Amino acid sequence: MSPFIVVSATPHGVTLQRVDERGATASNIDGPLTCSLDELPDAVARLERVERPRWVWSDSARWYPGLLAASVRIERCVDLRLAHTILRASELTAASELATAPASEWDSMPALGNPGTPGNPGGAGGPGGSGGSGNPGYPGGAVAPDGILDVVTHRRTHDTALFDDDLVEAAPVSHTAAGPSSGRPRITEAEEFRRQRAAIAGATDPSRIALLVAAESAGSLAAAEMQHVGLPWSAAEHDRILTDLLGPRPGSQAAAAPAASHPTTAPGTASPPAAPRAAAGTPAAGTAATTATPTRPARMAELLDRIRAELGDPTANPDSPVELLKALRRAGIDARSTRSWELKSLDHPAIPPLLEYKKLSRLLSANGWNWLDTWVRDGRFHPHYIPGGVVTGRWASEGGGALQLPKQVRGAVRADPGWTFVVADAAQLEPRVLAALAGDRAMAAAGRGLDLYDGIVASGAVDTRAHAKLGMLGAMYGGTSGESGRMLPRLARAYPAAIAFVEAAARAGEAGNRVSTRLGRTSPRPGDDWLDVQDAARADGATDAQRSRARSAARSWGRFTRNFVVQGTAAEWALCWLASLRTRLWELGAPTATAEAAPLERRPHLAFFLHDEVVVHTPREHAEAVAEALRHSAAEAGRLIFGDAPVEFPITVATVDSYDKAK
DNA sequence: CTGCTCGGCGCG
DNA sequence: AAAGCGCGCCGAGCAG
Repeated sequence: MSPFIVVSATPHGVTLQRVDERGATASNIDGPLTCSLDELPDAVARLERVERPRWVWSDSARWYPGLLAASVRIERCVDLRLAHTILRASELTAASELATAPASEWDSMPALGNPGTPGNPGGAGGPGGSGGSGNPGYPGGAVAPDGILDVVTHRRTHDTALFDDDLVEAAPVSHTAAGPSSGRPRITEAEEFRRQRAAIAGATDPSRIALLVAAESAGSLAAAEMQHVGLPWSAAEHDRILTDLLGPRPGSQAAAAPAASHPTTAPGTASPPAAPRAAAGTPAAGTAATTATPTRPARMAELLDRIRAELGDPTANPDSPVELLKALRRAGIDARSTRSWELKSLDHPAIPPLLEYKKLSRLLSANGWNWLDTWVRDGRFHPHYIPGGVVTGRWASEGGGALQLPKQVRGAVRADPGWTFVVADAAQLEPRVLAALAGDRAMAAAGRGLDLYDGIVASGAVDTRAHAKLGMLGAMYGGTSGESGRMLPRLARAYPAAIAFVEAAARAGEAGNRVSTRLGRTSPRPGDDWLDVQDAARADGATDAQRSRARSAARSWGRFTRNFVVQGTAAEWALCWLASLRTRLWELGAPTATAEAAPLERRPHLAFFLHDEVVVHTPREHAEAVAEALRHSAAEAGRLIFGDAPVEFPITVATVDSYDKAK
């Protein structure tokens, strides 16, 4: 078995210590190696080549980016921070020393803030505040003793920027007086690892939780690699899309003349060709010099004129929901809110241009030229993923809205010349996961084909695909009203096991109990507020209002736990898919006898991940092999999590040159 | 000026 | 064609 090597920072560099699978340094194991931070990439690369160890470290998000920057890729790791969170909360390891010990600094380690906002080498970060501000509670404490500060300042003078200074600040200091500042006990990496292994070994179902921890760790590597490599992004194409929909960029030479005087001025002059991104380096806010009236892109200004004309209100302001609502009311439009889907049902000539305006406004503010300037550099968008960032185990993201890329702009995601994208999507992942979780043979049978919802229709349970989808979503989310609620009884008759499964999860949540995913991620306990509300409703003399509030809160928590088991297990499937794929892609690009080993970005690699969908960027000649790898990985994920359960997890695969062509 | 909530909307 | 889950981000508007 390949060894585990614990990586830990010291005031003077890094210690690498081999340990066995129980986290112990047995007598037949060599003593620790030490090296400086600068030497770390070489040391890791060498050990990776000869031993292929599992690297045990506090946090991939802290250690791995520096290695990747030095072109060092590793195969496996244990992300102690992520594993700690899982093991501490899991019902499967509830009796372990790890879970029963008082909170340590591992419980207050924040997910790392954005390490180096993409496209801003000067530091300072992008919008939304760069995360790095103070990381209290990280092992070692926020306050570093003098010796450490020396190291830090020393490094800053000839900064190679491979590693964040936090690594050094986080060095264990427990043996050098000056204790941590958080007041929580500091547990070394080696000791934490030992406790985690013991927790897993003693778990109710060790193989499940072990798989979860392994998959979570593999995911942390994939996340760092994807951030490092980035998603190929054509600024020119993005600009084309924006100009096409909005008109020329305001403030650019092309748009300056007509837009400057007054926003209501008609665009007049024939629009010149799109302005190149001339001032790409200047901060986006630079255009804000004209603060009096916002300079809207031509197309939006036009729509604004029409909206005001139709409302008979020259001051109507669609940018402010409050003001807009008042303006609509004044014009005799009975709107309850300014939400688009509500406005859609209203019959008034001002509504169509208003809906169009809101659409464009959203595009401009969320993914317009400012976004392009901020997040895209050198033809790549570098999303910062946060593995485990969602309670259910899904990834979150920070900066640039990586997981919300609107379809409108996906055309800007373009493969390099000679390369292509292989985009894959798990088909109806969540209902399939539910079928497997519940062991619902009938639903499994309905999912035998490529489309589960069609299968449900074919079984005669409901009449249309739309109804099947609506009904299943309602069942998994806890919807009760409308079309989806009406479908539920039929689904319950056709698929009693599946529906009973989510109902049981809902009832557990309503009672304040926790639920767990297939691999053992356990939902959080309800908060004190929730418990107080329930207590109040049970007390003597509780009012109807109190009881009603408690019931409502209970149902709400039940919807959460109901969804938790499905969404969380789907996230586990996706994580296993990703992990398996990552390995297969690497092997795919492995050097032949004659070829030199290529770095990550020269091989087929993961470029984007979106809950149940992946984008692989690959040289064209490997596209077919990548598609195969995607399918094999999906099958493997199903086997890993559900064994021989007769549930299939088909994926759709498309080979395309731009992301908008998939699906 | 910063920091916060909220309405609204993008994604799965 | 809108109830029910999970997110992040934007601008407006308010409080400090």
